[in-house]
Amino acid sequence: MSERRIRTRFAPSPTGPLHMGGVRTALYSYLFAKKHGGDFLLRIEDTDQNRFVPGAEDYIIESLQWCGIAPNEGVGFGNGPHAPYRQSERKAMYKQYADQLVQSGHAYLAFDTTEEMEAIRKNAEANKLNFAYDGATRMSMKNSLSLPADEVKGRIDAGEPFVIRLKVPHDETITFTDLIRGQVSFQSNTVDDKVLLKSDGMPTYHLAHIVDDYLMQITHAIRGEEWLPSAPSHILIYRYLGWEHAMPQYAHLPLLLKPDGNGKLSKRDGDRLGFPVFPLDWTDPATAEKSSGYRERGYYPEAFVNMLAFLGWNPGTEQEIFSLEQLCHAFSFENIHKAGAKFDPEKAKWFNQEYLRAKPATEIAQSIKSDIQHHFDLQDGDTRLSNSFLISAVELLKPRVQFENEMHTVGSYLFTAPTTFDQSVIDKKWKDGCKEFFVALKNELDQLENFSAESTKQLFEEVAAKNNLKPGEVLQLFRVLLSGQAGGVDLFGMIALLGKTEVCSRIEKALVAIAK
RNA sequence: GGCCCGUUCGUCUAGGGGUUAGGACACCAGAUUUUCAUUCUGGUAACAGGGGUUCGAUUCCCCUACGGGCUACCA
Repeated sequence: MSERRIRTRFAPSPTGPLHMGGVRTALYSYLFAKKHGGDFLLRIEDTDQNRFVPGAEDYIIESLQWCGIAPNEGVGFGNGPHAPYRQSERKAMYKQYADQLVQSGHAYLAFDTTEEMEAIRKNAEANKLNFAYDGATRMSMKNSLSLPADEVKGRIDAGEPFVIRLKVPHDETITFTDLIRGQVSFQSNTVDDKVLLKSDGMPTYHLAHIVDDYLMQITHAIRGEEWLPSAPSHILIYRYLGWEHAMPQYAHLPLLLKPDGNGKLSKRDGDRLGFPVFPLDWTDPATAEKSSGYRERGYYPEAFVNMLAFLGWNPGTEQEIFSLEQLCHAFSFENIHKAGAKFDPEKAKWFNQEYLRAKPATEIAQSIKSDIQHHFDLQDGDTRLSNSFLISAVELLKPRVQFENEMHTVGSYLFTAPTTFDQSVIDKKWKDGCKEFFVALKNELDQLENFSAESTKQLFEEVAAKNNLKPGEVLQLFRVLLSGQAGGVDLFGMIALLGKTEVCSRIEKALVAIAK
């Protein structure tokens, strides 16, 4: 057992876009497998035909790809030795195990209809009670334990639908060791008789994931904390199937919580607070409702993954920026925090900013090129699309943004002359002599041979002195004339970037526009 | 209600029987940038409460409170 090759899996159900909490689960599974040179696989748990959403499976696959945590086996990633990896295609496999449990006396057939169950639950609720199909109630229900054998046979022969339920034992303590929480115990009398096989012949999650994990030789089952209450049922199923020796070790991850208030992070919170909850954009095929994703918001996948890794885990050092490769080495279950983590969108942005800072300007220039071209409607060959122009622009803008896609808005004045001018600055700073100063400055700039940030700055100071102005008195006005805005990138860096012709032209036009 | 899990600055967290309880985000202040941003420096800010155990508990145990999850023929 200790010699087993480490194998983890991510097993989402295709019921909609993958939540970032799901991505984190996938990430941890990936990291753990890679750390130990093992396998990471993707299994699609589509046993609920009613909740199937078209496109969700592709969305999951694309999300994992974008994050750089591609499984080496599974749906969309090439068939391994355990294909198929879609549970709906494995339907025939599950029944025999359910039957085996019935045969060995650890499961039974239940004929109670959905309507009957609803009525019972409703009735219990009306009396402020909670109905559970368990050891205390099963003999008063319609099943192969409570009904005479011939009636059971009759119902089966008549083709009456039934489910198969796990027969949970009386007065046993079910204990297992969770990789994150240590030893966890449950009293079997509080565990209900879970449905293993539905009346349509499909297994429930409880049976299906166990059969598949066993068959696929999964060694570590990593999932959200919401599964902890059903873990005792799962332990029992392994035991009764005779697979306890090969049972994977379970790790129940703390949940991702809302940034404000309480509760699980949900799609609504993203809408309400203005941050993505999903890795990629998603349009609900039924309602056409759109949800935004980290990718489209402008996050680097590396930053997204790094941020996600730190939601509930830490390396035990003070380093926070980790490549995926580094995460693989550093990851361990011991460093997973037990409590749920409130998601902080501000910190998420900070991670992206760190990656932006670290990325070479040449690469960013390449990646924003088409964005710039379309946004400003530039022709091919426009100097503003040249590498040198773009790289300089990126260097000027880099400290001012958290995302590449903010550059064209934050730095719009680098690409197009302003048409409006910050009036408050003009009102505050403009005085007699300013017009003469800017006209003179323009003329001098026009004559300048070596047009650089240094030379223009020097010239600016000289002309100001000649006009009996302190540089500080006209600097911000100068900025407004050139960019329209009160603040912005390094002024003389911007001047050098724009070039003599453009700068002179902007001064002229601005003086006309502000009618001074 | 029942069951299970949890609880260190506003947030993510480190730590661990004796510490000035550390870092990051956010926030505030100062410096630098004759602007803003960046950068740098500094600062505010936390062991839920009560009982034990102990020479000593934030750290171990118990109780309470609070938070979260589950309580479907959904996963």
